[in-house]
Amino acid sequence: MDDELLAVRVAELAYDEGKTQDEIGALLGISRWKAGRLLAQARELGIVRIEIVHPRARRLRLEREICERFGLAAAVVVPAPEGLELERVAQAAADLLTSLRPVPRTLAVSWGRTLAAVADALPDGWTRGITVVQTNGGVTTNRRSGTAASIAVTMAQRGHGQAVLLPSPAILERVETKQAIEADRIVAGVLEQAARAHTYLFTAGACDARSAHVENGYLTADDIAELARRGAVGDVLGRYIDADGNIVNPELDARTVGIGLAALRSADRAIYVTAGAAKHDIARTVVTTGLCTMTVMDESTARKLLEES
Amino acid sequence: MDDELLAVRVAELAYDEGKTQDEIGALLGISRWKAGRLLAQARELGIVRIEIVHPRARRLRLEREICERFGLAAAVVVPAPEGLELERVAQAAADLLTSLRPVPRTLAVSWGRTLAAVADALPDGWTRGITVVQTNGGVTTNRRSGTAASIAVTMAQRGHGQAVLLPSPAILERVETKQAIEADRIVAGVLEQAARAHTYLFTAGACDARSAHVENGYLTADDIAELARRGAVGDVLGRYIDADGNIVNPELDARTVGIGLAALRSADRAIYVTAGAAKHDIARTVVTTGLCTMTVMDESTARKLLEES
DNA sequence: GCCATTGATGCTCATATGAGCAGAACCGTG
DNA sequence: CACGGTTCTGCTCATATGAGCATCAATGGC
Repeated sequence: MDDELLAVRVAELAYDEGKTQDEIGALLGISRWKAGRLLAQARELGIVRIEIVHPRARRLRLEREICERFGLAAAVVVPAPEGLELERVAQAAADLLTSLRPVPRTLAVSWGRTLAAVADALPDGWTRGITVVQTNGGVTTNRRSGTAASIAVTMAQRGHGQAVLLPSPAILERVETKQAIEADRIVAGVLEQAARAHTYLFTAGACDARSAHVENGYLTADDIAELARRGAVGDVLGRYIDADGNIVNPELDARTVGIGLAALRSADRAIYVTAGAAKHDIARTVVTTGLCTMTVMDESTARKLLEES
Repeated sequence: MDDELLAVRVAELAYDEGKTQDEIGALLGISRWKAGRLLAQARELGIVRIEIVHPRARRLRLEREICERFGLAAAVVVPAPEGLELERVAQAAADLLTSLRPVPRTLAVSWGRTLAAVADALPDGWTRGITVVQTNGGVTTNRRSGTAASIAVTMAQRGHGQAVLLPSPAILERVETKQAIEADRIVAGVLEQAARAHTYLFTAGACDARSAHVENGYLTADDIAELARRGAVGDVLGRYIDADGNIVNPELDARTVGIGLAALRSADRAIYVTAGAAKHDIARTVVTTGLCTMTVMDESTARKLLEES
């Protein structure tokens, strides 16, 4: 009987039958040390496959690699069956938020389907006395997942705290209007509070016509196509950037209400949440250009990011 | 954080990261005993799934259950992906033959696709000085897998021994011819040798028109249908039996050349090999009516046999 | 409010395990 | 056949682990 076959038998007796290496040795007529060595070999050769099967399972190895490669403080990578990426990632993000130490007192959030799911996954009482402040102009009617305001409000309610909303459109038609709005005492106050936040939680949008910007009429499909042509890979806090993290269209950017990307880059804690293959490109930009210090993503995104050297 | 989630984290650290329970305790802020207990819980709850992935893997638990339920000396149950049952079972049977103790000096074999596969899976030098003797009338032209003779010959060659073939058709048209053939000195000698064998290796055929009996013209599809109508579930050594193991058609049986089923029932070692769902019924009969002392089967057959009380 | 019951927790201790090491067996080479 | 190198084997010993037990906290009945 060759060694590999023996290793299979040892693995079966050890894992399926719960025998000790002593017993296995006696049973198979080998020394207990040989049994132990064969078992180690079986594990190395992949004969023994150990899997953690649970909706909240994580991929610690990938997390470590992502952290190292992109110099992040923390990464959460969750395995997800096709189609359930958003749900699993949102759950993981909620878990991460709940376990953040030190506990955030002010949390600045953007909006999007993903964050809506995160808000939904947060349990009541996930923290106490949180202040949730919006980072950028609100989308008032996102049919798919409620308004941007509801994200902040839900997070605040469940965290037994208050929401500070940014009463402004996401993008204005004229620069002057945008400047006027930002000069408004209320708006300026919110923006200042957002800029001072200790913890940011945000997602990014891909540069395609399914974006919430298009859906809400701030941009047209043509605008998006033009942005893409100029090299945009997606938007962060409503600001379209190219693969290197630079603003693609400064004129458009000047009409966009909300804190700038610099606030993210200098933040103590900026948590980037992403799910789904559509966002692989923008995800790469976010992690490589220092926009976040932590990330929560699905396994396929993580693998994609680690793929190239 | 609830206990189940904690158990998932513990399991990940233990199995994916190879941490000790001590380290896990420190990492998660729990005592090392709690970590150990959560790990045990994770295993019980099925959060940790351990699988032996190998073409020669076996199902020891099922083997034990089959042995106990049907009072067998040994059982080998192998997991098999759809369609590969025959291959996996044949390999396992070959492994079993090779490891039999005491080493068989005379091995009596029947024929069939399954046994052809077993012969094929035997490595050269699987034993030394074996005598392989046929138990029942030979099928001379089995298109699918070579002749019955080749099974015995292959086994004998690879076991560095000799084959003793039964030079006779499986079923004769007239009882008188059958009696005459069995009276022949050579044939009688072979049958006597077969009846004295210490170890038997056989398969059973289902009672359907794809049987080798039909393929070789010994029986017609109508004959099979009639046998089925009379309660036959399949054949063992060419003899058709009902669910209780009784000969269905004594007249046909009297025209069938080969040792009787009594030889199997009184054998020291009778190894029954079966693969595939088509043979579930006849398999049940073989194991419940004492025709074998050992068996090699695929997982689905084993589960089927254990299913009903 | 009191006590019994149940379940969780942290401990002791015997046992199982893996790392490291020394000697044996095996290999091809000269 | 002798030799050096390599792999294998069985061992010692430190460490990791699980069973069993005492204690503690929570729960619920009275």
